Amino acid sequence: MPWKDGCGPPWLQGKFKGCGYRLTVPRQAILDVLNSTTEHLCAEDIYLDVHKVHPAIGLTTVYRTLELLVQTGMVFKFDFGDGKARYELTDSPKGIGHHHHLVCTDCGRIIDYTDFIDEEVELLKRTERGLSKKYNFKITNHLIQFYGLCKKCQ
Amino acid sequence: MPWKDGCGPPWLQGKFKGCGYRLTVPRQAILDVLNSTTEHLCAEDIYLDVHKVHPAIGLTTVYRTLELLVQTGMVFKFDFGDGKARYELTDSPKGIGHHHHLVCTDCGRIIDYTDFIDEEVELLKRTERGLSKKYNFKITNHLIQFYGLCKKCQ
DNA sequence: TTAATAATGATAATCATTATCAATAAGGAA
DNA sequence: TTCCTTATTGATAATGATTATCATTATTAA
Repeated sequence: MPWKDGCGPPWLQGKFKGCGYRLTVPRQAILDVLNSTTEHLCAEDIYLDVHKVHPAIGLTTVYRTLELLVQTGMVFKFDFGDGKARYELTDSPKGIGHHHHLVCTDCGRIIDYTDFIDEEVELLKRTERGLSKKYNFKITNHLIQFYGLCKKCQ
Repeated sequence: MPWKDGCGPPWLQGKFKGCGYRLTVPRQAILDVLNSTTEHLCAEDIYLDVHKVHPAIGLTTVYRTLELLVQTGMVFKFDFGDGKARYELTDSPKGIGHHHHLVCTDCGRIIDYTDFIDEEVELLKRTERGLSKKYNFKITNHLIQFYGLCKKCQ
């Protein structure tokens, strides 16, 4: 884990404070949950996890915090088509945890993959540069997802 | 438009019938709406459009038909983060209408772009081939989306 | 025509997410 | 510290997109 449980990463204090936000216990707890899993958790999953340690923290706060984390770019919100959003810590495209998803359109299984990241980064660099210029659009993030049938569902 | 209004494309009859489905008036009407716009319509948008010509067609049928079209691969369901799904006719990766989206995380504006499709197709081909083999996953579709700030929101 | 099945539409139900609002906690200034 | 301002929180209710139900209608094949 890149930082100690319950503390958050060193840059976090700064990131929060720099924006006028406070790094509170609920927010730390939620970040800890996100940081200690490789699953694709929805808001309620996170709420339940947090609830084990901090029963006083409510679902509303989880939603609010997740929105904040998404806004500040610390968390990415995914839609896998099952009606509930999933949240994961953001990793920069060359970061160690950067990955994409294979989504089975039959059973909904999600497979993470980290292959082809280099080639992808190449394309993205070129694409982002071009699109930024052409459409005057400042790109901060991207989503790549493949859909199909997993082993079991073929 | 690739086919006459109210008729559907030639392959459609076959596609529907081959699966045991019927190409009914409501389904034709919904396909016509999707085929005659470049906007990113949600279910209710489509319902309202269809309703102008066929007031008897209900919202339920629109949802049901869209789900069917998504299942058969004729339509792609997008999530732009505003809480409602958007639907577009599918185009093959080299098809004339194939495009991706720039999503403004501030105002929600969507910009379609068709640039870099060739390079993208290259990467996708390689990626799909590799992933299919490695994870035994049969890829049928993909999603690429860029997030950032549009001209106005920067 | 008839029997079997697919499709439809009105309605009600579901369920993830948001809005409200009063209560609490945290930070800065004096 | 103590006061003041502002941010944060949690319970509750509200929202709103999507789905389930179910009786009715349309379509197909024999």
